[in-house]
Amino acid sequence: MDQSRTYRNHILKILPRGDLSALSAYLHPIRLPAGKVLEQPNEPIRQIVFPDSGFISVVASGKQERRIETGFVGFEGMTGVPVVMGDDRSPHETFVQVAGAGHCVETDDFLALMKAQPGLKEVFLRFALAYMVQTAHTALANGRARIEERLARWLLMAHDRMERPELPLTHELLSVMLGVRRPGVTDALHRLEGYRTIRARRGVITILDRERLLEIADASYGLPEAEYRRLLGDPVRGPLAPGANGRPANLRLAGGASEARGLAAREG
Amino acid sequence: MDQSRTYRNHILKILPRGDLSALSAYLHPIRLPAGKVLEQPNEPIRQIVFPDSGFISVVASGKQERRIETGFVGFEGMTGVPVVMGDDRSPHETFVQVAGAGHCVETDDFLALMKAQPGLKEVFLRFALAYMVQTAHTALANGRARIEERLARWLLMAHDRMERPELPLTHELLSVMLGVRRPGVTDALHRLEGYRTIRARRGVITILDRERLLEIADASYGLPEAEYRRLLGDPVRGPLAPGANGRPANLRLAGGASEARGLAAREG
DNA sequence: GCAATATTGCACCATTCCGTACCAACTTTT
DNA sequence: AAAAGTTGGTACGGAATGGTGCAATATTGC
Repeated sequence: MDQSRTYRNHILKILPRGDLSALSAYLHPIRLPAGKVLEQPNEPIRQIVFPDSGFISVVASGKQERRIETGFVGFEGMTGVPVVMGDDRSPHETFVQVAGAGHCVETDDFLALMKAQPGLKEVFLRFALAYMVQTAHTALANGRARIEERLARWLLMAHDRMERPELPLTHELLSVMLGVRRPGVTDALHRLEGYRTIRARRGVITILDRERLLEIADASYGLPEAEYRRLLGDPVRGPLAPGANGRPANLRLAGGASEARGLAAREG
Repeated sequence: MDQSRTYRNHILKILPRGDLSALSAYLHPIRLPAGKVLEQPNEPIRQIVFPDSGFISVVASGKQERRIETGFVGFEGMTGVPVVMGDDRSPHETFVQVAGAGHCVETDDFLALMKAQPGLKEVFLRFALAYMVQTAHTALANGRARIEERLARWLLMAHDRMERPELPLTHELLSVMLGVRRPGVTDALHRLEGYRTIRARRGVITILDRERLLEIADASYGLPEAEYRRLLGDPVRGPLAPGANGRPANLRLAGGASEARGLAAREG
């Protein structure tokens, strides 16, 4: 009921009232400009971030130029999973991919809170598990799907986390996330554009036909999303910032994914 | 001191004395014949397994024939990570890849124990984190490394978990784990054999030159292993079964990996 | 408006990998 | 000893991807 303490981040939303009020005393708003680095490899994680908008990539690197995305976090998730699990750092880099905003809490406060309110840790661990499933599915897609399919998956995941169908992305960026050649992305985007599923303009990709994208992404998309819902519920966006109408703006993770539905249904 | 309560599984080894004695009352020995399924996709996890020998694969599947390995567990680890994190099932399949033995505990007992002895959960969560890093690195290798490199990585991971350099593996099996064609594995194995790094005979691959394999696997191998050591210490094997001499049989995860050492050293 | 920069389009060739098929060699069963 | 099953070797064309370089176009900063 206290409007100032409702958050758009879905993890914060589903926290039990008491746990949330304990946490929210330590939460402060944070801007998430594109490119902002939230966690450096092998350096202490200073803060835990709960995005409200935009999204964040986690990237693993072998040698210098062998980077690839292994995690994808938006308003449905949080950063700092290693802290939840008892570590203070990660070998991966975490940075803002598409600008947004959110709330964050200092690591020390976060640890103290988890100790005082065990319900918090329970929810965070459930997210960590959903996140693991996502990473495992990325391993599957990287190993078995062609660029076009992986690209469709990535665009769907981005779409899930954006209010609007316009995604501010360059081919170069996508090529790093997918771990492929930049011209490979250009070609694949042209093909997707040929199918009328997207519209690509300099620096902006617009989703035109999500259903068709789901078909193209095939089994690469959906399973982690269904697992997330099973573990943490449907991530329904709250009202947009003042100025937008009051309807929820994004129900996609919740219901738009027919493929994901199918996977979820399988569980019986 | 109590010989009957020392285990070869490294997680059990590093448990604080009190936690281990609480747990060991509920641990029973389990045989792990090749092919035994320990966890079915989306079905309740009945037991948590701590292998002493052999190793276990976790496999994610998209559609039917789109399977790929996303997790690899031997004497250094445990199965049932989702249970540690508050779930009762997983979308992945878990089965014995190379036969061995270990100890297991019923899921209900396991949950009760974690509640009663919080120190247990701490250690298990640290393992879960190391396991996540492994999966993320698999995503990296799948996306960016060629078959030969990925195969070298896989053989090293298997070697780490075996007492002997002979690995009972078929090309077919490897092709499923790596998510590639079977003849692709055959070719890559021939090349590795040409470099004198392995010797392949029907159903058995023998590691001849681990150092050279490390060079071939390059940055695909080592980072998760270094993270494991940071989180859980050096997994030194205990004495072999009666009949072997008393020396530790396998120090590889601990020290043989020069590449891994390098990665570990980087952390300062 | 102009220059500098970022982004995209494209082309070339080499390599890797896939899908498939078929047979040989070995092992197990009968 | 023969049959059946498993495992491995090899070959073929075609598709996908990588590495690279460069030009064309849009955007940004001045």
